[in-house]
Amino acid sequence: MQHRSEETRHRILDAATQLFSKTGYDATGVAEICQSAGVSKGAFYHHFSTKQAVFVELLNSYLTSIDNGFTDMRHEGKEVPQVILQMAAIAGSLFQTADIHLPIFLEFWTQANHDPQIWETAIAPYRRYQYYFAEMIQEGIEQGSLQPVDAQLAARVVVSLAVGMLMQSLFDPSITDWQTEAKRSMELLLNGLVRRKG
Amino acid sequence: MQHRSEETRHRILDAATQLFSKTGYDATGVAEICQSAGVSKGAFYHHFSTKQAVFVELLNSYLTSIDNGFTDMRHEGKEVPQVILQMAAIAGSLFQTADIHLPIFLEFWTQANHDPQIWETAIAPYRRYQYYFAEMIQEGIEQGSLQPVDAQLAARVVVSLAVGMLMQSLFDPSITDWQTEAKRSMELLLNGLVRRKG
DNA sequence: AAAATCATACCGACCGGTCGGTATTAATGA
DNA sequence: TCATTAATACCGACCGGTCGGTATGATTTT
Repeated sequence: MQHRSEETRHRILDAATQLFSKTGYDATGVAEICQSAGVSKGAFYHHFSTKQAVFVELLNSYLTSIDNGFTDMRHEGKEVPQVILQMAAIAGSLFQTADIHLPIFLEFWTQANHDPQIWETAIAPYRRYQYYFAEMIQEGIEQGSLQPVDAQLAARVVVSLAVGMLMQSLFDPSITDWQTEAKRSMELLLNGLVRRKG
Repeated sequence: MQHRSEETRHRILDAATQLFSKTGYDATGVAEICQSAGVSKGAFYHHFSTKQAVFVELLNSYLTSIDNGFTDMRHEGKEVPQVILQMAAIAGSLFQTADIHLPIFLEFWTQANHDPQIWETAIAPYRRYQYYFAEMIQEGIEQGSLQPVDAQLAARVVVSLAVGMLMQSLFDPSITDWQTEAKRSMELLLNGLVRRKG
């Protein structure tokens, strides 16, 4: 039956997520994954050709879930700063979505730095977002809602802030409401720190 | 002779830096390090008790080199925004310092997520910097050079931006002048993106 | 010579992946 | 409807090879 097969797949994927996040990709053995999933090694290699295949599948599923979060957003007729704020809130809410475990992103990036195939997969969406933000910021500049800054630079700053906050969420678990945190942080970036005269 | 011994140590440390950065900590074998360093395994284990000991020593040396970069800075009598800008420039210049290879920071953080001992070592300075920035920002607020924002939040944003830029330097090797990039990015954060009325 | 430094051979544990075989489910046909 | 066949899903012992670390002896320095 298909159901048993699919459940086995899920069990493997779930167990791999947990273990990769906690122990790391390299340090996690296939046998470990199988034991944690309550599945035999044969079943594992029936569903996945290699350990890396599991990793790549996890990576892709996370990336599409992020993409879905953004594409669901409606931003027609809004001012650019509002859109950016809303995107920050969405990104923040993605952080705390239960089925997303942040540490695994660290694994993704680390592995991307070692394996060219994973690099392409992991870095492509990052470029997309940066390009997307640059266009949006340029639009905001032309519409007069943003200062006439270097749009590329500003886009890099926005993405850097997002990535940095993701890392922060690993280092500092005390913050739990990431939706608010992301929004407030982005407000800070939009409004600036320096006090204006007058 | 001391000289031979010290040089062996250095060779091991250097080789380990290269390999950890390129191949990753787990994937790099001790034999590989020895071969790359032109040193035998016996020499390796004469100088270091374990592979992790090499890693920890590298981590500490990088952390102290960063600390030295900041403590060399003079900031008496300067306005807070200027100090922050200068610190950004210093951090940026650290990025491009030849003997610092960024990918190894990814290894540091990844390993920190797996090993409690490394976690303490790697995360402690991060807390220090955040605390330091919060104090500085609070001072700027009281002096009137900064807006009356949440100092803790602003400190997290500053650190997030720094960490995010470090990640960025891995993803996007096209930017080479990180000193300028860091300074311009921080200026953006200080001045804000939104256009002021009037 | 004594001590520090380095080289080589080696060990046991472990790991990713394979393989022959078994159980379970789906398809077929009368 | 129900046996029979085919296909899929699964099991777990096993293998070649690698890895971190050790034991022991040689060489160099003081």
